[in-house]
Amino acid sequence: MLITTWNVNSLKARLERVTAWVKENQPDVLCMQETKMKDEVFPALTFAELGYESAHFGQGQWNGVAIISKVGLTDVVTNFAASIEPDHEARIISAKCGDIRVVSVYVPNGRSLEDDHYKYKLAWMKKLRRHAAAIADPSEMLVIGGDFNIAPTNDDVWDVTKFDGATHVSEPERKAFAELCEWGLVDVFREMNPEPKVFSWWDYRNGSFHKGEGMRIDFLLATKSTFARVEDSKIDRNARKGEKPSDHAPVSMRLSNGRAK
DNA sequence: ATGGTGGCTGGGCCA
Repeated sequence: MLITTWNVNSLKARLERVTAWVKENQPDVLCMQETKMKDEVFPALTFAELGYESAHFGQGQWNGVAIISKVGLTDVVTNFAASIEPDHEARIISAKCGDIRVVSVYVPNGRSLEDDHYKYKLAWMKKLRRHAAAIADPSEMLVIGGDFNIAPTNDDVWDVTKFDGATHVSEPERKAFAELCEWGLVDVFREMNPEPKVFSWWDYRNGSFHKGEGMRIDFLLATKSTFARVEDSKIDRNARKGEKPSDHAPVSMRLSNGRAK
């Protein structure tokens, strides 16, 4: 079973690249972020023709998250769980795909340490932990895939000195990320791949991709019972090459077939 | 170079 998360940076602009990648890689579940479209124009039929059910939570020109699945898609929750104050933006959607609960998240960017958006980001991370607790127990099968806009360690940034006083690497953000993980989640790619300076995002500007100037800010966070089934985890940097790429690469994990339950 | 690129749009914001 292959599960992937990918910030597509506009599904309208990226539809050809996304469908080509899906055909080639055949993920069982794909979490998408930044679809940047309303629900009415989400290309559910295009994915259905490829064998996928889909669920989308969009708002229009910004944000927007989706899950597509070949292994079933039920129990869809748009926004945070009902017990949590809802977000005013379309940044989180959850569903049950096969025997795994899947969450697709687009964590707020934060903009700058002084910006209200940064406070919003930190509060959002706390709500995400509550959301996880609301929909699953840490002993259950759960994966949160998405663009977290946080680089957990300096190994996840090409040059941390370039980020002095910037978002994505600040201590409060890293603490919020660590606290989410402490609920009972592991950063699957990092657990499987200890080497530093492997990235999932590169700025479009300055030839950053060519120069290897990126960050690892997209994650699949899995509960221990889910991680126990992980065979490998990869970032497909080839998807960042060529015509009209997203600025993010897909992050995947392959699971062994589930135990009888 | 206080810039750059790309996607929303239809001027300027957001990332």
